Amino acid sequence: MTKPLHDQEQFGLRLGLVARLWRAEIDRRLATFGLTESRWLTLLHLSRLPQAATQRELAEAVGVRGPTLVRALDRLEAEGLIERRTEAADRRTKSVHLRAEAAPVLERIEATTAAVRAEILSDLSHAEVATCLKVFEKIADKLGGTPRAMQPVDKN
Amino acid sequence: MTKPLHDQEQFGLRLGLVARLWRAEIDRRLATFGLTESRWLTLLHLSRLPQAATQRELAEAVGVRGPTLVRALDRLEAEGLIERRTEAADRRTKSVHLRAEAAPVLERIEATTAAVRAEILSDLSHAEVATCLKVFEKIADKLGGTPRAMQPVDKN
DNA sequence: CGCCATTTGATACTTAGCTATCTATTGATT
DNA sequence: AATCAATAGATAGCTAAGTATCAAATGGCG
Repeated sequence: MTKPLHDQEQFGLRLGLVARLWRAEIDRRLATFGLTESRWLTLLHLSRLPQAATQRELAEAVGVRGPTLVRALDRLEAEGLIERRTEAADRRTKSVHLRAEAAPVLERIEATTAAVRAEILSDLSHAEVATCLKVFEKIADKLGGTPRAMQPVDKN
Repeated sequence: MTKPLHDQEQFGLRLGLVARLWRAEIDRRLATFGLTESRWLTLLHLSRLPQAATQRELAEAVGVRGPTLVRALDRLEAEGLIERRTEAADRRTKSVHLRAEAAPVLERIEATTAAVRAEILSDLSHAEVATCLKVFEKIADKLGGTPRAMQPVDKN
């Protein structure tokens, strides 16, 4: 063996590696704020969603499955940053709300993610960024992972 | 709030999502072969490296830290697909070797990763793929994740 | 009305990544 | 030669993803 990987062959590998590096960089910077790990992602998406979003909607926006979100919310609720409310209309659902305490944390998250983005993307042309985003979109479509705009996905 | 995410803002989020989808797709297809989770990545890299690669070299190639590789190798060794040998030259190092049993497994891994790649990249132009790869490279450089060429990292 | 499929969120368990730390070995410096 | 810093791999403990499963609530249909 030992044949060198040709370009396309590296695509998946590189994609995974770069994604891990990116996330690790943000985590590293936010870790100094007590804001450990990826709860920042949940908060960020929550702040973008219309108020009274349900857990289901939030999970879909973040791009994770139910149980993953449940645990993130457990932590955020314990830290007093969010609260879950049972709505009278449908007692199965719980709407998730940012508490006032989350505001400064969110500011910090926005500043940090923006800073990382600015630093990393500064080397790239607008065209390069646009191409990558288009490619991400196409791949996500193909793999059934389009987070917004629920098309009826026929799985099988 | 509720302002829509503008393009660049989505970059990091999309990157993470697409990477997870890609990996999940391969995992899903390989899971039916008893070959669970990401041990396939380790095997694949091992097959590309010169014989008698050490764990350190393998970890670097795969893009993970030592402990992560240790566990993957533990599983692969228990399954009889690889073996670790202590070399006489330096008794700290262990060279990792593919066993004969790994050959059909590797074939399956190569076929599956190639199939996923072909399906997903079929929609993309050669130029798009090339641009993405170039971007991945630049980002990895910036984040210090260049797999080879260990720079001294000053942590603090 | 009463039963059953669907939906929502929660729980248990598994895998995989990380950092921090440990042990054994090596090799340089005194 | 003895000591001490550096290196290779292993271990422990954390966080976060996933699937499978459960319980409660809802809503349609006989």
